[in-house]
Amino acid sequence: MINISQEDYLTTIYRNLDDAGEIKPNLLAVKLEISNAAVTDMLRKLSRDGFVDYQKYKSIKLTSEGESYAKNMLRRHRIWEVFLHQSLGMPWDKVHEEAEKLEHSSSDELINLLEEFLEYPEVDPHGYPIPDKNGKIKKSKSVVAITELNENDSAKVIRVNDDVKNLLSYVTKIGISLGKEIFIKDKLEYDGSVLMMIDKKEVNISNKIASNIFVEKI
Amino acid sequence: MINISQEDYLTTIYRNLDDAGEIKPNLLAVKLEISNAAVTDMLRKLSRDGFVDYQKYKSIKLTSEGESYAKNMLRRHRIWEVFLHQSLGMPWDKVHEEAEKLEHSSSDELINLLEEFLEYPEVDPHGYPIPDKNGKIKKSKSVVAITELNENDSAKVIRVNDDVKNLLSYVTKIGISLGKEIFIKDKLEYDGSVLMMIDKKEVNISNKIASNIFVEKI
DNA sequence: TTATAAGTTTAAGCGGACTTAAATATATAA
DNA sequence: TTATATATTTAAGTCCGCTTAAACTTATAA
Repeated sequence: MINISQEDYLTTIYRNLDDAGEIKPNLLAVKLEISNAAVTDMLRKLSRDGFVDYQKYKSIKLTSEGESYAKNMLRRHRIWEVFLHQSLGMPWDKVHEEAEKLEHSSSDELINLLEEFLEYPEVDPHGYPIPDKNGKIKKSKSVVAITELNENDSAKVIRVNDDVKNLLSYVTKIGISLGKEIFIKDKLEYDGSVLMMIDKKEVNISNKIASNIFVEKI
Repeated sequence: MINISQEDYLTTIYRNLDDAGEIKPNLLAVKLEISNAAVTDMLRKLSRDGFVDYQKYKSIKLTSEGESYAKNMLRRHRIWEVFLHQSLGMPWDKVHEEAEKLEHSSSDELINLLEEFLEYPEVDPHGYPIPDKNGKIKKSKSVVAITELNENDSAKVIRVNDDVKNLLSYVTKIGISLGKEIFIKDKLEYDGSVLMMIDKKEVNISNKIASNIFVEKI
């Protein structure tokens, strides 16, 4: 039987897979804020139990079982987030933390009832799609990070990464929320930062932040 | 900082205090389904941290800090139960188990929001009162166990112990739910069992079960 | 009152998830 | 290509909540 710690490993792996569907142990250790040695340890167990493909000194992949498990955790997480935000009125920059605890403490039956209660929401409060019971994730509109936009582009905010510490509260401060329209005034070559208009105000955001906000071109 | 295991000790202590407000280590071990040795171990830690009064070979008491903590856990537990039953339609004999996990995974802020969402319920789905933010428990009607009733008494079911394994599903099977009226036909001296009418059907329940169903005389 | 049963504590040990330090492998840059 | 930096693994050890077995204390019943 899998435990909370292992569930955290699986979701963290899934959330941070690269384009090839892999992740290096060191990145995992950084994200989980534990030592590399602890990661090595746990990877052996997760591998033994069939959740990850792991070979010494190689990048890690999830097995299909591992991927299903991770997607189900994501499902739990996002459904809780919708409930906390939509039903209880908890601000969108607080729900992630709370959902991270709840996701480990709820049966699939509970999550299914909750999903029904919420009338089958399609996205969480940060714009991320909610996997269905079978792990299927509805293909969403084609979104790009703000960093991909060009001067004079207009776009609508569709998604903001909720897995980066303090990003949401910062982003809220500068006036960004889901659905908001932005207009790119300038991209600064030397540091990749972006100058844009939000609500008729000029705002400059760093490349790092821009890369975590996803929009749909208008 | 207190952890899940310690929270379980505190709530289990609180739930099983005797009339003198005490509990013996052995009963704790039985309820938690662990060894007496483990209990001794943990009691030293809880005592060191100021949650229980503990002296070797003596019964245990909660300190006021321990009692507050336990009551807050009870509050969390019961509010979750109301949500699960009332909002999600989960049967009353399933909510306890689910709430036992959730109670460890929710901040006070979440619980307060949930309480507001549920419009300040006074009792959980089994009839137990919900402590308020300050740990205050509203004095409820004077209830007695069915074992206290006499022949020819009529009574209304107010509360059923949810902390006894399988009791609720059994009780449901024989037609008992909150608010239901019962009539005592006979009390059998030799085993303390009770013969009563529920919905015009005759039902005999053991003394053990009768002692866990609480009613208000009519 | 004393023998016996029941409850409690102590001691030794285990598995899990972590740590640091050292050894080893891989990646990167001169 | 080789030196060096970085990533990974191994080894040894810690802490926590548990276990069993044995020692000891308290309760109960003859």
